[in-house]
Amino acid sequence: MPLQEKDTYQEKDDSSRINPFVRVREDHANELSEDYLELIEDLIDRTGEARTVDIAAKLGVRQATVTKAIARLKREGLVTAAPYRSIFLTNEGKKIASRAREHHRTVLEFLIALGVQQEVAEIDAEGIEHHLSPATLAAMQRFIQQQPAAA
Amino acid sequence: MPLQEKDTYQEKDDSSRINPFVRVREDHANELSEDYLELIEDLIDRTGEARTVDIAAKLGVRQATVTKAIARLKREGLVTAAPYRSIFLTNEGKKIASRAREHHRTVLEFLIALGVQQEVAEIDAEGIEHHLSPATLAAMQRFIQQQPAAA
DNA sequence: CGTCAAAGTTTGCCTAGGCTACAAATCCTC
DNA sequence: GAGGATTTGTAGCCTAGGCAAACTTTGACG
Repeated sequence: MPLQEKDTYQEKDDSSRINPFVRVREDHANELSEDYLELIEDLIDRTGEARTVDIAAKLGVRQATVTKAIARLKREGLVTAAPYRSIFLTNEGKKIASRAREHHRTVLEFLIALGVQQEVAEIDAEGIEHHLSPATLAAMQRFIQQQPAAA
Repeated sequence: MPLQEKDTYQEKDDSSRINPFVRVREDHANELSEDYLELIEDLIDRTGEARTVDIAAKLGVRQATVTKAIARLKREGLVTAAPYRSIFLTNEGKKIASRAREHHRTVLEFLIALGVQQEVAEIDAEGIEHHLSPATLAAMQRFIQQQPAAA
């Protein structure tokens, strides 16, 4: 299978569809954005607004880092924010945030159904939620459904 | 202890307990190393040696990128390599590689047992294998065991 | 041997995402 | 409404991990 044909045995063009490592790198590019958007939505829902200071505390980074990230999200059209004011999601941003949140919830419920402790599940869910194909998420949902409400 | 009574650093439960986002960032730092080591071990097992060109093809990056990464792994004491020669794992490197490989196998088997198609499972496994706590891996193994070993 | 393609390395550039230090704006409280 | 604390933003630095281009080494083979 591998390493028989000399040269590149993985084609460059569509390797993004085929090569798992390339896929992981692509996922990483979106991961941070999704985390920010999900968190912003969450803060707005729970406290009425999303502020730099709270985002920084939740993510465990400095405020300067958040400011920079928000600038990028603005550039990408995912949030709006006026200087010294709080942050809002655009429609596009809301779409991504909601999807991310749903994935997060699915993964968390799944891990708990699997028998993982709540605290651990929270942590692991954060790590893996950005790396799951629709097929795997569907399988997780099937599993949750089958489970008889905890035990 | 550079981070202390600085500004609002963390909110509720942690002081030193793990923030999921911080944890994910830490995982990312090791992720690449683990991928390299696992792959190097695999190449040695299957072809007798690990060469830059093959690593690059597998990872979907340029050889220059691999050379740079190998330099880092050398610095960290995880591989040995002489210029223009192939790459070997140190004992420390072997330990990490084997662990990574085992995690990979567990995740892959688990996803397949869950009902995810082989091809998709391969891709997703690569994405999530670096983000799983021992507890979750154990839960996955339990699940695999319980399965009627299909076929 | 000599040559030359393949493999490996070096160099220099780019972007992302951290950080600190400092400056500026906001807002609270009196 | 002024002053000081808090919050936000700016500037500059750092590291990692990509890339392309140019150079060097290796080794296959006529």
